[in-house]
Amino acid sequence: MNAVSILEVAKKAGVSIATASRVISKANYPVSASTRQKVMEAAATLNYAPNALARGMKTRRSNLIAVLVNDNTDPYFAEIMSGVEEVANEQGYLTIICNTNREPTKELHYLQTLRDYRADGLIFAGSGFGLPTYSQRLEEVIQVLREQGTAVVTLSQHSLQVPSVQADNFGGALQMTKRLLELGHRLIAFVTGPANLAVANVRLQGYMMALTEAGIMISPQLLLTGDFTLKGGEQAVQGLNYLPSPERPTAIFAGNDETALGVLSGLRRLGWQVPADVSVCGFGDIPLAQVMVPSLTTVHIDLRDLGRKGVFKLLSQLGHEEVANLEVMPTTVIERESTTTFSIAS
Amino acid sequence: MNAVSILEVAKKAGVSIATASRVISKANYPVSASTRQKVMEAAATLNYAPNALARGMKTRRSNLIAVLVNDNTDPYFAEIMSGVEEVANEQGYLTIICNTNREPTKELHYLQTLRDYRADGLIFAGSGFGLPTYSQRLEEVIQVLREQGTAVVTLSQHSLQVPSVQADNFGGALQMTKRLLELGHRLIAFVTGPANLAVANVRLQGYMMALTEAGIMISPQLLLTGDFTLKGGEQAVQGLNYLPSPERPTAIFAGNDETALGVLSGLRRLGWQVPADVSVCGFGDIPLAQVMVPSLTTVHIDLRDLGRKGVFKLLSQLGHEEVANLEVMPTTVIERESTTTFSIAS
DNA sequence: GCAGCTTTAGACATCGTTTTCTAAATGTTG
DNA sequence: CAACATTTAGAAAACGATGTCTAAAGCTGC
Repeated sequence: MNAVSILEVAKKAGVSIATASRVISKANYPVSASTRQKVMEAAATLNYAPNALARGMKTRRSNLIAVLVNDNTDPYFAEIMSGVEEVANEQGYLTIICNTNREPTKELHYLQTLRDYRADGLIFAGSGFGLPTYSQRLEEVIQVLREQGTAVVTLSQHSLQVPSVQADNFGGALQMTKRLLELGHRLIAFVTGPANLAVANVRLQGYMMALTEAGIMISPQLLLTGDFTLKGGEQAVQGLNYLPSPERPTAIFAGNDETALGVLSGLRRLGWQVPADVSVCGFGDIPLAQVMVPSLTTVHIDLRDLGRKGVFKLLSQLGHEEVANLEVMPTTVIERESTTTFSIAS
Repeated sequence: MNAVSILEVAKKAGVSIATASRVISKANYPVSASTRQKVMEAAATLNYAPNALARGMKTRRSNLIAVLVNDNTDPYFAEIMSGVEEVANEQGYLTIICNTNREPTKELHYLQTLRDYRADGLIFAGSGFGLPTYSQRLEEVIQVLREQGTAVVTLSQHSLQVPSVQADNFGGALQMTKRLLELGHRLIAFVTGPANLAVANVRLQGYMMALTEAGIMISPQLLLTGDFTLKGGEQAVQGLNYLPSPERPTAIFAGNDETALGVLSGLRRLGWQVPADVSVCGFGDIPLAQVMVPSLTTVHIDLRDLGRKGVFKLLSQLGHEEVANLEVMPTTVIERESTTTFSIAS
């Protein structure tokens, strides 16, 4: 039942535990080729597995990193996680998944546990909850963690003052909206996300900026409330039927892809054809976007790469390198079947 | 930079580290109310966080559990993972995610690392790769892990001889096929999964059993090869156009939901109407299934619950309880818009 | 008032590593 | 060949907890 320890390896090899440790841990310390060989063989025949807990205790490095997401089931986060896991694995780290479910208490509890485990790094994939009373508490805990030597990175707009790598949400929304304008659309609706979600608002900002730059008034009745879910998208468009025809949007820009899918399904129930009657686009470019019928025009974010970059930023911090406070990842507009030109004639 | 240890807490409280440990670890050992109070206060003012690595080393329990999946991005696994994370968190465990990407070497490497960390439990969410040379190697490693005290559970058909909780894939496929027969279909195609994937084959068995029970010959040209991906589903149906009309299937049963989505999109490109020209159904009931247009008839598996049950089974093993070798979770046919009756008249 | 319990606290060994410090063996130089 | 570097190996002290074993009090009861 009990695993073999380095002591037994040392005995079998006829050396001290010090030298055994030196060859096992690949320490930068000279060991003659012959003794090294003996230790390796002993370890192999005993099927030795070094105790990572003991090692971590001594080296003050757990080689554990955690990724905090709202919900690992959300393709957005799933994609990021897979990038995180990929490079964590390459670099010899284990990835711990923490679903916060948007519950401050669950998040705080996880942070406490991660502190107990002396996690080397934390990645906040989702944005904060925005509750001021809570975010102060969060701020404190993070402060303590960082003093303890834990590296922290956010992958989205966040109240935390820590290094961050973020997709260019503003720029993406700006570009997409400009493109819709180019296509001739003037009545462009936007489906928002949860009011307290920073990303959602930044995208909204980009949309509004494009309109103002083009000298177009932002019509409140074209600001549809969504919540970044499928259901939310479906419901958001239900009201459009009640608008008099000339006021109806000719394009709908959904704050994220899930919402866009909901919008598509909602419109179909309304009997509106996409893109014939109305163009639809999203934000995120989840894998499904390109296989939908019609396939979805959207803003592409390389989420896996975002996850990867996040881990690299963590590792840089752990290596005591100087690290840029904010790194922006470009986003690109991908045009598919769900959008088309609009001209008054049509 | 260095975290405070229990020694400093003990000093501050004016007690020995033994008593400090006893109140911190909530050990079952009498400590007077007044000293307990002193220790709690000292811990609070010092903002003490017990070192889980040190604790784990002593107690021989890491409170880490790992879930091994092919790809956390796959909604099937994502759902299971979320169930795992949920109860792991409730029960005071941290969840480590391991994407194997169907690479034996990556899986083996993870198992080695998990052994190093003295993980308390492992959950195999996906099925094995079926390579005999590899599965023997796997068998050995698992054997060692279990002897070491690590609990192991599989959530699918697997070559490993360990406790398992599984969805009733056979029964689900059987029921679904029977239902299609009830609806009047006689030419029912089945889109397979990867040949070496056990679940895929079990579902195929269920389909074939239903047909043989009904006295219907299984036509090889209605066995379409897929690979459990969207693209695979799209491609699988391309050949159907070349079949003479009377031999064309009136229903297509896809081995999983992703494939079904691919099938839907493939059929649309072919110009076939669903369900008017052909009924389509899947297996799994991923969240998307009900918002598709048409919404997808499928076999529902409560994957989150599968994950939850998996963890409970792990914990039972860790508590040295007797554990059933195989626990089967029922599946249910959910009828939505993508299937309808068929009669020769139509 | 004393033998014998029960309750509570402390000293110390221990878990399995890494790492510093010391020392032996070997190699180099004049 | 003496004197001194350079390699290589070992002894022992951490790291931060838990848990056993021992002992000091505080209570019984006779």
